[in-house]
Amino acid sequence: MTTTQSPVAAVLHAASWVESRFDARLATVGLSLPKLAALRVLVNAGEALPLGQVADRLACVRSNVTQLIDRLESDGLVSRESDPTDRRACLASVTEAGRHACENGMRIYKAAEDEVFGVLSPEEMEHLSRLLARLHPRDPRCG
Amino acid sequence: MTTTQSPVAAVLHAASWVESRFDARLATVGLSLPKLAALRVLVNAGEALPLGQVADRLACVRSNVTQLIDRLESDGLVSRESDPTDRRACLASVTEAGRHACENGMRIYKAAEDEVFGVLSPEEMEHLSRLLARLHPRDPRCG
DNA sequence: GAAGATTGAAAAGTCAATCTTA
DNA sequence: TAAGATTGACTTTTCAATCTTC
Repeated sequence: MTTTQSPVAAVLHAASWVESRFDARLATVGLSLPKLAALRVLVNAGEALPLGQVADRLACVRSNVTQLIDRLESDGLVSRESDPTDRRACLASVTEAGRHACENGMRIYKAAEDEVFGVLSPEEMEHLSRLLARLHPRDPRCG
Repeated sequence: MTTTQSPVAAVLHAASWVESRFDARLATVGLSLPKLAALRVLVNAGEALPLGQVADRLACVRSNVTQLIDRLESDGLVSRESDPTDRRACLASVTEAGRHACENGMRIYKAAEDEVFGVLSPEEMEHLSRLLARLHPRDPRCG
């Protein structure tokens, strides 16, 4: 007995399922995976970052970050500050509400991880991650 | 030695890589994965289909198909016909250009599959598909 | 009323062009 | 001229509301 679906469909369907489960849970506190990822970058940095830095760490394009930070700013989770050392740049800074949202978000994230990946043993999860990692070139940000 | 990335990131990054590779190749003939998927549905059906049918077979929402067919129609690959049996409905019909685009697209698709999944043996690919399938409920369309 | 399709608004991403500053 | 950020246009997706027809 073999798998009917193509490996492409397997990867794409799994990802869209994972994304939808995480986003559905995060939506209950007004977050999404991209918003949480951006908040994590800023909280982990421990200081306000220029948007270009955020784009690099999220591995996405600058214009995307501009709009993501726009949305986080209207949510009151991030604020833009002017960079005293470079008048072209602006710094994204997490607000107190943003820090709380990030903590809540991470709790929900871990619960979702248990829900979605709980069906696999740690060994299977490890194996899965290794197989997936071989599909694409190594991300220079992680190692 | 263990994997540094979370399984969530592993799945999401792999999918976004796969998607970008396929889309980059398909873009050379003016296609994308969603466009090719819609063309395949219509070609495989062997007849014009109401948009709701297309939405069901693509496992997406109706409004999405409306716009996807809009884009395919401006590309000249699909045309809307009126349904003689139901004046609410409209039928999506592949044009001759659409049929050719679908053939070209499928050749490119298979080449991309070789490129992206060629790094895995058939057994590894099978194993990967099985692990991924266990993450989400079985799709009723496929079985 | 329920079913087909569409429309409008939104999130998320890309690219190309622009504007300001370095 | 380069670099930082933004803007505008586009694709893909969703949801809620609407309109026509069954």
